[in-house]
Amino acid sequence: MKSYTKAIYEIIKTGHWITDTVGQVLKEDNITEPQFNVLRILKGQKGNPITVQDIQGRMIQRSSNVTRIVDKLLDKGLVNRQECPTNRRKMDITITSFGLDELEKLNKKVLEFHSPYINNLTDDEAEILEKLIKKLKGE
Amino acid sequence: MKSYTKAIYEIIKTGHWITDTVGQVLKEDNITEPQFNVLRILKGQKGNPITVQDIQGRMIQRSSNVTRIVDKLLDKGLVNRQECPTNRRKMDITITSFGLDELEKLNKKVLEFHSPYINNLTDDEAEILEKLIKKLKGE
DNA sequence: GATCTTTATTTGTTTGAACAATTAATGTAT
DNA sequence: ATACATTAATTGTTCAAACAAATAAAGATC
Repeated sequence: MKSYTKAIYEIIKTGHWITDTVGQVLKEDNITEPQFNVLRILKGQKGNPITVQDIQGRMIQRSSNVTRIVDKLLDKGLVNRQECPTNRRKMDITITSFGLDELEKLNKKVLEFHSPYINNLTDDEAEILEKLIKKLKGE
Repeated sequence: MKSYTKAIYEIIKTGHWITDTVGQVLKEDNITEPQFNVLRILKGQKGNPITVQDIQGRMIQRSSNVTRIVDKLLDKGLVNRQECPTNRRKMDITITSFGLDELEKLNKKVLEFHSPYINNLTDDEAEILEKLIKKLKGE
């Protein structure tokens, strides 16, 4: 029970620390963490459009304002938004080539942040870590 | 590298999930997560007053607005705030007995949230988990 | 002891998050 | 086909977070 609490605390604290720090890095380029995540989701689509709803479902943080996040990305020319041809309620979002370039740059910076830590754990240890967290959640 | 990324992702996602869910539970009693954490810090003082600055230092999330959080807790009668006798710049914050009662209730609710998960890991596993995260951070 | 710096907290302001309500298109049932 | 319900996205509003600036006390220096 005590060890459970300590583990939980460590997870929360570390999670916050990573997102906060990465957030700082991204802010230098005037990008928020949610915006960054949307860009990554869009890149993962490999050109296929994705709706606002589906973006929502894939976000780590269940931030409800995907529309406004996309608004911001549109302002910066990082994404396109157009009506879905088969269902006029939906919006098809895609990343622009400029968006891909920017994401590339951002990814490099984020990777730089991670680089001092990447080898702190062996692959085996990292896998055990992942599995233990999943087990904790009952997955 | 791939396993590192997966581990990191799991940490972030799980951390968010816990704080979000606990946040929901607390909201039923009109308490935010930062307010709850301040209450816990105050309880941990066992009656000794603590300054705004020291509260700040012990918070998981480095929310800068401790003053305003304490304002809210004051409104609810959960804490006291008075000038530090030895240094008039500082403010001594203490938890009221009503605050302790409320915290007790909240802790029970939070514990209820955790109870399904507490035994998913053995003590040994939880300790390994904690150690691996610390090792990941280079601690 | 007057001035300058540092420390501790508070306050102002801007931005994002949360939640509810709205709009508009689609699906369904009679 | 019309009426009603559901789905998808947007918009409005409120509240908290972030950051900077301000206030005010204490400490340091000369």
